[in-house]
Amino acid sequence: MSTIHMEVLSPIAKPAVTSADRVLAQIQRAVVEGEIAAGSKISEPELARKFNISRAPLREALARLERCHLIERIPNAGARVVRLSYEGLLQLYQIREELEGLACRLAAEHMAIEEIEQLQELLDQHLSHQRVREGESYYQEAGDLDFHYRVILGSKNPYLINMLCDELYYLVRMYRVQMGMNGPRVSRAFDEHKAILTAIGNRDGELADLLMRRHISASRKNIEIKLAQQEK
Amino acid sequence: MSTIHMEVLSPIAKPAVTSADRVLAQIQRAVVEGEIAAGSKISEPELARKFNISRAPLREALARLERCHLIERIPNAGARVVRLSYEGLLQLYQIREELEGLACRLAAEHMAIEEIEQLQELLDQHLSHQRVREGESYYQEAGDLDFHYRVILGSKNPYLINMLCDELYYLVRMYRVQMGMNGPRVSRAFDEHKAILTAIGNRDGELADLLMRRHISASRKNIEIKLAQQEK
DNA sequence: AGTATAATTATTGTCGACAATACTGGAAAG
DNA sequence: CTTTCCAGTATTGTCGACAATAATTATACT
Repeated sequence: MSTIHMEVLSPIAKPAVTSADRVLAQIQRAVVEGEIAAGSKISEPELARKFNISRAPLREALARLERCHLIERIPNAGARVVRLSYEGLLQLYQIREELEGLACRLAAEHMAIEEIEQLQELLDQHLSHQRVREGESYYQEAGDLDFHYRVILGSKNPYLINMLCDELYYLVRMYRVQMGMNGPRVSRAFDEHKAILTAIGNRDGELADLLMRRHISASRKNIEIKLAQQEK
Repeated sequence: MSTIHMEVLSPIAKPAVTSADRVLAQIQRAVVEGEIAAGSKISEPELARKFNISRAPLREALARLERCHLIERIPNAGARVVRLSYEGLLQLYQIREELEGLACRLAAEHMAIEEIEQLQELLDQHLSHQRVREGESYYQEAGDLDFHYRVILGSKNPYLINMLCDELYYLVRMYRVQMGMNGPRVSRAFDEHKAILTAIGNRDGELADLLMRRHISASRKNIEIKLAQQEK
């Protein structure tokens, strides 16, 4: 339950040894959840006071926030939380489609049998959760992320893992939380996840790749519809 | 001549307004060219003295070097220049294949006619250079990068542009320079570039995508061969 | 009154010093 | 002689203050 929660919020366990790490995690959460509004300016002195640290570790944290596209910095002018748009979300999903397709193919090649079995257990577990708590979107959301994270980690490609988990997924979560991107697809997602996992289990990288692309593509097309609605 | 040089070293013009920017560019070059050896430790006080700046902007620069995978930092322990390996290069090219394929498809959709014409001129120009200075690998190298950069920029997807140009390509260049990845393919590359550009000009995104993937895949297979040779 | 310019204020970028942590060498114990 | 522990050294993380740049307000001029 809360294990799922924590795991999803930080897929790769980083012990947060430095104070910049701690503050980073807090600001990251605040930005993703919309506590610090999208598009709002970030004041270094203000945040430094708020978290009881100096500006040095804060700036370190801001640098990493920029890295995962949560804020934008302009030299000598300051940092702003990114603005969300259907266009931006679409551009994000275009990349996800390619990279997660690749990740899935590599996962089919490189995942250990134990990892696959654990992922299978996780899906069963999520399914029961979903049955019991029908309509509660948080578990579905967390479950979806958890599945994707594990597949990505299964690729064993460190660049790919870094790009997806550390650079893109915080923004994906920000979009989901703030634009309510948990549409009618959630029920279908489980079946698609199962199919993908089966392909991985069969070591059929090509099929796993295709299914993952289709899985993400379906979400992307939802976004395109909303974008079209907005433009007219 | 030197215009090509500069353009390739920094595809997106960033005016380097702050001292961290200047130092970043210098260290980036030094690492890519191997002036600071791969795998060597980075001493903050030493580099700070060397460039006549304080440690604050230096650390800012180091953070960005980590972002483009040129150095690795361990909390409380320090930073090291990355080590190069055929395995790492392969993982890099797996990602390039997907992302640049996508970029190429998007470029076919979004590039302005003027941009396509300019790119055509660039290819012609490079071809004549190649004929005159046969065997001089620098122009070929620069020309190749220049082509890829322009296609990526043509995608008009800011996340994609950032990931490829700012996060991956410095490392790609580092591999090319230090492992001499300018094999017998250089002569073929021009023809492949021309074919890709033709597809873009015809607004045939699907074909452009395929050709770009094949273009990069060919390089990747060269690496796989070297990796296999090394392992036996 | 509106606009352009100048002074003021606030914010960011940079610096030097201190605290906390990790590395190094040597002494003591097995 | 090897291993473990400890002290000393060096490096990284953090802090508060200063300098440089940008934003804001006030002022003067058309």
